[in-house]
Amino acid sequence: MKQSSTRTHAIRVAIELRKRILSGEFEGGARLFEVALAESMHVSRTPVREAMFRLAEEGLLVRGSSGGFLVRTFSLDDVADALELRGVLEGTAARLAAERGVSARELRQISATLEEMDACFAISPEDVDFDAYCDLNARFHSELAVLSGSQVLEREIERVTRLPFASPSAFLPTNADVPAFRLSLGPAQDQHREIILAITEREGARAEAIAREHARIPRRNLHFLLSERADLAARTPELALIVT
Amino acid sequence: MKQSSTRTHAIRVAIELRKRILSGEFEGGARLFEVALAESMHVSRTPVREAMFRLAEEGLLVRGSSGGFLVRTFSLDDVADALELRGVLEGTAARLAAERGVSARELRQISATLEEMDACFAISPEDVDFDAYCDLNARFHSELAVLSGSQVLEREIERVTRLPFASPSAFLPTNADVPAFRLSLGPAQDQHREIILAITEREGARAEAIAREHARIPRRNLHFLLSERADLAARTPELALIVT
DNA sequence: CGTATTTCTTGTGTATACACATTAGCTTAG
DNA sequence: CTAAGCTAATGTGTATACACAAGAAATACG
Repeated sequence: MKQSSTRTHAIRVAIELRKRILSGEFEGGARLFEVALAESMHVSRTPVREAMFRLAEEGLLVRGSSGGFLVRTFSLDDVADALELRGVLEGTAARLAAERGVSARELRQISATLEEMDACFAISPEDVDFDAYCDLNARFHSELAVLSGSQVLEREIERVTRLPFASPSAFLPTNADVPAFRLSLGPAQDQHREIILAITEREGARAEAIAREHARIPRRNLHFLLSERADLAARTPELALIVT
Repeated sequence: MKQSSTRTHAIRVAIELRKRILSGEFEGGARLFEVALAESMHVSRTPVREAMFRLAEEGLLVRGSSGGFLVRTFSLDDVADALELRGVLEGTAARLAAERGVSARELRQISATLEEMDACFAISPEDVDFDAYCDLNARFHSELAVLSGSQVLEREIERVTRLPFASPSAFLPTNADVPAFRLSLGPAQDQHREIILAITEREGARAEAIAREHARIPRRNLHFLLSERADLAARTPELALIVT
C-alpha cells in the first residue's frame, strides 16, 4: 500500500471525508456506512473507522443510538450560537491577555500581522486581496488565542473555530462582489486594532467587549445573506451542511 | 465473548481506562501501549484503540507525534484556566437564558432542584449530606446549561465539565472534615439562587457575572488546599493527574 | 386483512495476522 | 573514544475474517 502525500490512510480518509461532508454531499443526519466508504476510498474499514472517530472529535459526526456515525445536523440557530460562542471565547482570551500581560515579542508579532492585513486593502480601496486577508485574519485570531496565555482556552478556541461556519473568516466573500461585505472589512480591522490596543493598556473589560462584538460581524453578514441575497446563500459553502 | 453490563467492549475499556488514568496510575505524558492494555483487560487491540479515541475526544489523552496516545498532562495553571473557562461558559449560559427567556416549566424544574439542595443542609447546620448535595449540584449546573436554549453551548459546557477538576463539584470535600469548605457551601447556594433570580428578571449581565464569580469558589478551595492543607491535597482525587 | 413471528440481510464489533515505521542498541569505522 | 550506520525488536497501521445484533421482509396464523 502506497501512502501518497500523507502519513496514514486514516488521515487521508478523514480529510477526504471532511471535504465531502462540508460540501453537503450527505444529508444532515445521514448515516455513514463503513463498508461503502471503505470501498469508495479503496481502503479497508479500519482507517475509515479511525477517520470517523476523528471527525466525531471535530464535531462533524455524532454517534448513532445503535452504533455507527451520523452526519451532525446544524440549524441556523446553531450557527448563530457557535459564532456567539467564539465571540465569548475570544473575548475571554483578550481579557486574560490584558489581565495577565503579554510579552513585547508576542505584541510585535501580532502587530506585524495587523500591518500585513492593512496592506491587503491599502493598495486600492476597490481591489482587496481577499484570499490573503482571510489567511491573515485566521492568523490574527490564532495569535490572539495564544496571547491569552492559557493553553486550555487556546485549545477550545481552536475546536470551535474548526467548524467552517464559526471560523474567523466565515461569511466573508471570497468573491468580492458584495459591496456591503466589503464595507464590513474596515470596521473589522478597526476592531482588531482596538483589541490589541486595549490589551496593551491592560483594559481587560474593553478588550473582551470588543472581541465579543467583533464576532457579531459574521452574524450580520449571514443575516444579510439570508434576507437580501438568498441567491448567494445557496452557493455559500459554509451553509452547505445547514438544515433549515 | 460475553458482554457484561455494557454494550461493547470498547465502552467498558474506555470506562476502565478512564478510571485508571484519573486515579493517577499513569505518569502524565506516559505513552499508553495498546498491546499491554489489551492483555490486561483481556480483549484485543481493536476495542482498546477505540477506547483511546474516545478518551482523546474527552481530552484525557493526546496523540503522540509518531502515533499512539499519551496521557495528557495538566498543570495547576490548566486547572485554574479550566475552571475560569467553565465560569465563562456557564456565565454565557446564564446570560443567554436571561436574554432569550425561559419557560415556566424549566424554571419550576430548576427551582425544585434548588429546594432539594437546601434540604441537604437544612436538617442540621453541622451535618450536611455531601453526596446528595454534589449530585444535585451537578444537576443544577446541567439544568442551567439547558436553560441557555443553545445546544452548541450545552455541548461545550458538558465537554469542559467532564474533566474532573473542572466539574461543578470539584474540590468540594467528600469527607466533610474541613470547616472552611463547609462554610463555602452557603454562599455557593446563595449564588445559585441569585443566578436563577437574575434570569427570571431578565438581568443578563448580572446573571453572567454571578455565574462567573461562582466558578471562582473551587479555585479558592484549591488554593486553600495547596497552601494550608497540603496533607489533604495529596489525597484529593481531582489532583491525581496534575503534574506540578 | 392485520398482526405477530421468523428468517434473512445488512452493518457494526471484535479478533487476529501481517506490513511497516520508529527506535534503541550494537557494531564498526574514523 | 566518539559518531555514524546497521540491525533487531517493539509497537502501531491496515486488511480481513468472523461473530453478533438490529432491522427489514416475508410468511404464517389469528
